[in-house]
Formats: sequence, structure tokens, C-alpha cells
Amino acid sequence: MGSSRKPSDGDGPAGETVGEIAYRRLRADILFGRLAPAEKLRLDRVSRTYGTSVSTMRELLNRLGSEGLIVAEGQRGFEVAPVSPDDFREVAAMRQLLECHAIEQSFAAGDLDWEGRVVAAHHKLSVMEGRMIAGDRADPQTWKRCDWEFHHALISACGSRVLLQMHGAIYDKYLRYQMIAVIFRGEVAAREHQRLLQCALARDAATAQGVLVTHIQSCVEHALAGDTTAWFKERSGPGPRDDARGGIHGRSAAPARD
Amino acid sequence: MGSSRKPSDGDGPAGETVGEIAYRRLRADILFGRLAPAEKLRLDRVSRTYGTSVSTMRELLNRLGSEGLIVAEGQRGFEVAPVSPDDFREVAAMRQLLECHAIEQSFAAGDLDWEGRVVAAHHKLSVMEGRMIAGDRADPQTWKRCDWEFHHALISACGSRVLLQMHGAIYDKYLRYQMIAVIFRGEVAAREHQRLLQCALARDAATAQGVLVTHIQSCVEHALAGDTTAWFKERSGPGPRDDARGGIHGRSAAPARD
DNA sequence: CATATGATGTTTCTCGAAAAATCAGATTGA
DNA sequence: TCAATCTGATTTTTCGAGAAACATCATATG
Repeated sequence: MGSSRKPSDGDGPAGETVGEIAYRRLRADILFGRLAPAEKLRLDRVSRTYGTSVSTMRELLNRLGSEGLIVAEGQRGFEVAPVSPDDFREVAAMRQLLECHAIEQSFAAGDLDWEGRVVAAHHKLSVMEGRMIAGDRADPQTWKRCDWEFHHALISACGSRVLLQMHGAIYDKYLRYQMIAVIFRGEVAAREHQRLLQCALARDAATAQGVLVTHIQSCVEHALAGDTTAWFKERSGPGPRDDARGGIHGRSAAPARD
Repeated sequence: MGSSRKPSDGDGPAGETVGEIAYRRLRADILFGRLAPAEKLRLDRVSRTYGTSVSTMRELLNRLGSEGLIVAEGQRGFEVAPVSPDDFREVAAMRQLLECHAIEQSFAAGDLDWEGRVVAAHHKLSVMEGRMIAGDRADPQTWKRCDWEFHHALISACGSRVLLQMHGAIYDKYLRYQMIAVIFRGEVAAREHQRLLQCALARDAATAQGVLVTHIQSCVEHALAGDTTAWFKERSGPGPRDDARGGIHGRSAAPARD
């Protein structure tokens, strides 16, 4: 998106707040599995790890909690969101639903610029996949970013910000499972991406949806076929989810004024 | 405010934190239109209004920002999320997508307990709607909560926590537009709810989806038929949304350690 | 032996102030 | 007159400490 960034910003954008930087790092650490699922996050420790005060860290933790990447139970602290096969399946099904719908809209409305974005993103992804297949597994982050950019480009003409935003959120959770399960399906996935590209240029949404369903489902099955017991620390069942939501749902909304 | 909480503090649940109470109140104030869209929220003022310190308020504001109910631009403060006809349409379309899908799953899997929940929720909603139609518009909060509980009951057997959570989030945004536009479609909406109940008991998902689409779409059109220009304060266009998201999307994720 | 009770240490939650940044108005120069 | 810069005031961001809540463990009691 067209926000003005400083021309020379390598890692941390120049005029960015401390909290924002720590937020990105913490978020990436959860997504890429460097923080174990269900791991307890003690304020004092993590805030020192990421170079902020506890107050600032609490902001980030609350933010990530509201995204579902961290669970905050009452006044007993925070921990990394747990994982489970069921949750993985649900996340995958949700991604399927959103992305299939978005493909339909996007394929119908995409203009020439859109085609350009799709082709460009696929090229970059294709190159990265070639490297990964060749054995160069040094940088899964940029590889996965290319994967994201391709899938995002496909649906970028869907015309709904809300849809894109929700898809982004669920994609990230899906990505987390991919990184935890350490999935390489190089050749197969690359071929599916190739077919998605062809469908996009032919505006064939129906076929693309079929390919995408396979793309996601086979990934889930491949991941769950492995040793899923290693995912759990003790018992990570349904657990105490965000039951304390405000607004209308949780309980009767409080009166307006005090 | 170090004083202990009164045992009979009729507002929130007994052992609830100050932040949690303020969060619910602030969230409800946004959802029910008591805080105008695009209204600037100065830390000092709102924190005093809701009885917390600025640090605590920042937590809540960040949390609501991550839910999309508040926008936080750079280090220029927070404001209530803006509204626009386009956004309303997108939110409605998203609710339609999620709720139709959930209905299909739920109608197929619902057991007798589910039927009981649906019937009970519809009864309560029906009574409230009767009062509203009769002219008793004192308490839109409980009325809308009954609406929520009915729609939630319908899809409660869909089997996916992720789906239910996302639906809850989008329902709240939809609700906000309903409250802003001040929509009363008493008789029509009540009849549609009646038909939804019948479809649920007959397990007729296809018809229910059709009713729901009408239910949502006609509401959108009814709302947008009015004077939408009053919604905007100055220019509330697409505006600077959450461009600064972390993780994979925004930019290259930062390396793990420093 | 199992359970209830109480003291102690640890962690979270809340607060107010210092530091950094933004904004509005005034001043200066072309 | 217009643009640019500077200054003062307001607002946001960050921090560390105190108060409340929780967890742990030892002790007492049936």
C-alpha cells in the first residue's frame, strides 16, 4: 500500500516506534515457530528479550491476543496460542472458504494491472521454489513471503478490503502451522502454483478453486500424517479461549456512562 | 485508583480487572454509535472518561485497533474507525459468506441440544421483537443481543471455533452499522427470523441461506437508502488502514534475535 | 494419610511522570 | 503575498515502581 517509507530503510524503518519493531519481531517469532506453542510468556522476561518495558510489552501482547496468536487468561498472564490438529483443520477450511470466494471475485474483476501483479508474483515465487527444490533451504522467510505475495496477488482484485484483511489474518495462522510442521512439498506445490497462474490468466475461477482446495487439503493431510504428538505440550485441548470478549457477545454490555 | 473494588459492583463480573471493564464499555460505546465514527480519541481525555490511566487505556485502544474498531495512525494517536457505504457493503457481504457457510455445516451436524438452543433463542428474540414493534424502544442493547444469540445459535453446531470467532467479529461490525443507521425493520425482520427457525428445524440449509441473504441485503439497502452523507465527517474514504501490520505481509520479517 | 489453612515469594496489573514527537501559530526573508 | 523556519504548547510514547492477585510450600488438623 502506498504509505510513504523512507528511501533507505533496511530493517527497522527509521521513524518507527520501539513498540512497532518489537511487535513485528514477536509476531514473526510466533509465526515461524521460534516461540513454542503454549509457551508461557512472563512479562519481565519477554520484555527484556525484545528490549522494551513491561508496559509496552503488555500493549503488544494484548494486540496479538486480539489477533488470536496469544491467549491471555484472566490475570494469570499470557502464553503463545496453543496448536491442535482440529484447529489446523479449521484454519485450513477457513482459508479455503475465503480464498475461493476471493478468487471468484478477483478473477471476474481483475484488470491488466492485476494480471501484471500475478505474473510478477508468480515469477518470484517460481524462482524461490526452484532454489528450495535444489536444496537451498536457507531462507524460509522470503520463500514464504513470495508464497504469500502470489496468493495475495491472485485475490488482490476482489474489491473488498474486509475480505483481504480477514484472509491475511487467517493466512498467517495457516502459515504458522506450515512452519511448525516443517512442510516441504516443493515440486507438487510448485506445479499447483503454475496451474493457478494459468487459471488466473484464463479467468477460470472454477478450476482455480479446485486446484486451491487440493493445494490446501493435501498440505493439511501431509502435515497431519506426521507425528502430531510432538505439537502438544501436556494438554493443549480447546483450552480457555477468548471467552472474555467484550461487546454484545460475552455478557450484557455495560451502560454508557458511569 | 488503588482502592479495592466494592463487593457489590453491579457493573462487571466480580473479580474482573479495571481494564476489562473499561474495554467492554469502550467497545460497546463504539458499537452502539455513542462514539462517532472517525472521532479523535485523545489519550488523556478518554482514559479519564473510562476511569483508567493512559497506559491501561493504550492497551485497550491497541486491542480494539487490532479488531478494526479503532485506527491508530503512526504516532499521531487513535480514532474511532471511520464508516463508509463501501465498507458497510463489504462487511455485509462478509457476514453473508461466513454465515451461509456456517449454516450449511450447522444444519447438517446439529443435534437435539442444538435444536433446543435455536428454539429458545428464537423465543426470546421473538418476545423482544414484539416489544420493539409495539413501540417500546427503550433497550436496543438487549434486543440486539437477542438477535445475536439467535443467529449464533443457528450456526453454533458448525463445528469450527475459528469460523464462529470470525463470524462474531464481523457480526459486531455489521451491528455497528445497524446502530448508526438506526434501523427498525420490525415486522419484516421478525418474519425472516421466523422463517429461519422453520428452515433450521427442517434442516433446509439452502432455503435458509436464501432467507439470510435477503435478510442482510435488504437491511443494507434500507440503510443506504437514507441519508448516508451524515455518516461522513469530512473525508473518511479508505483512509490509512492498518498498513503497519507485522508478520509476513507488511515487509520482510525481522531476524529472530538482535 | 488426606485435606484445609496460612505465610511467603513471584507475577501481573495499574498508575503517574519523564522523554520524544507532533501540531499550531508567529516570525522572517524573498 | 507566499513559503519556509522557528518556537511554544499539546499529545503521544516509553518507562519503572507500587499495589493487587496468584502460586507455592510448609504446617496444622480431622
